[in-house]
Amino acid sequence: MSRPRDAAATKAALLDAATKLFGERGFDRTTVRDIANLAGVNQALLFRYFGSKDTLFATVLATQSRELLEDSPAEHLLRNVLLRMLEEKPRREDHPLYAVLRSSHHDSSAELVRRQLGEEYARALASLTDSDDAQLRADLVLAWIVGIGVLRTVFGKQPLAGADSADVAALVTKAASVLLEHTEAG
Amino acid sequence: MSRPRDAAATKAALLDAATKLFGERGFDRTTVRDIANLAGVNQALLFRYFGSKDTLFATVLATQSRELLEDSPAEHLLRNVLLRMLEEKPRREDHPLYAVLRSSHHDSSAELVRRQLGEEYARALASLTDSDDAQLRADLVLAWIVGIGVLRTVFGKQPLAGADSADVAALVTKAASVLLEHTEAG
DNA sequence: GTCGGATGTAAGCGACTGCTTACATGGGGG
DNA sequence: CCCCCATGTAAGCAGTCGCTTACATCCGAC
Repeated sequence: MSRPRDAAATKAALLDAATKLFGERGFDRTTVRDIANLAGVNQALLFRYFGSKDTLFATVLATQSRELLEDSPAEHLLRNVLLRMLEEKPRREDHPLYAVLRSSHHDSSAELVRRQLGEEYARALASLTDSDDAQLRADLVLAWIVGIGVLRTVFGKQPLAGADSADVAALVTKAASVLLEHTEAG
Repeated sequence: MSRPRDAAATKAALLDAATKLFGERGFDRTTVRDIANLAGVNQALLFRYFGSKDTLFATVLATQSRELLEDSPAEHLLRNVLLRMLEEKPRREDHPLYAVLRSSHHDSSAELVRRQLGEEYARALASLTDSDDAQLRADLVLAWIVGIGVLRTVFGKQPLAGADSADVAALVTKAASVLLEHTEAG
């Protein structure tokens, strides 16, 4: 009755379950038993295939950030990231920032992955302006995106959490354009 | 040799220690034994004076948010909050948002305190504009402040984390003024 | 002085955590 | 066919968690 033995499928099921739970609850409040139960496998397999909970978390972040960044050219990144943050029913497990935001996870390689993610976002955003403090301006825009995600999901702050995506995107892009505009008119 | 018995002082020492550790590590990664050790008292006293770790956390948040808001009139709130976020050596324990950001703490009364804190910030910010979507605009400004705090402390994102306070404040207030300006010129 | 409640302490309980180990089982290659 | 290793499972270990309990000790009221 049970599905045939398939290591790759089991590993994928564990990764999917971990992605969902880390995004919803953060690292600390997600247990390896929860992940294994959601994946429908024995929790010992988690350690066979990923080695440790830390490694699994790092793998989740790496996988998500790769998926998000691989098809977002710089000029569309702000829009893409913002829109995904603003989806009506935000699927928390789909956005790597959610797992990061819910996990104050200092040690282990997760810290490196987390920073790298921020670096990639910011580098892409910085290319949108030619100001000499482009990096700082990009960081501020990134900070805004992150903050909006926090208020919408962690805080559930109204009216922002329930606001229309287009309205929010319009306000943000309008204000952010002050930071990202080119210093000399084209 | 030990200080005289003083329940009020003991309680205050526990609250101070909890404020510091919750702000640095978040709720989950702070243990009651850590708090008691830092306060220099037996950990059983934490439960005598605060009942539970949850209650202590809620008390920390309530105390901090009261202190922050009580002497910040609306027109100075953005500046005050932003400047405190941008202090050179950010004393994480001093800003209630740090404890909140590091604690994905869903249940218990902490959720209520967290929302109330957001409500107070946003209400004050909303009074700065007369636009009909003032609340939404205020939420976006609040989101920005939160996001800057996250990038500076949780991520440690450079160059934002090491940027000059005045530079950051100038950029943010300039861009935020687009959102908070009055709809008809004075 | 002494008595009693307020204050502080040591020890441990039961639950849960990440992780390991010893063992069952199934399916493809000889 | 059968054997063997990849795959899956059950049980449990050692440590930590929040919290409780039983017991010392101090100090002010009388």
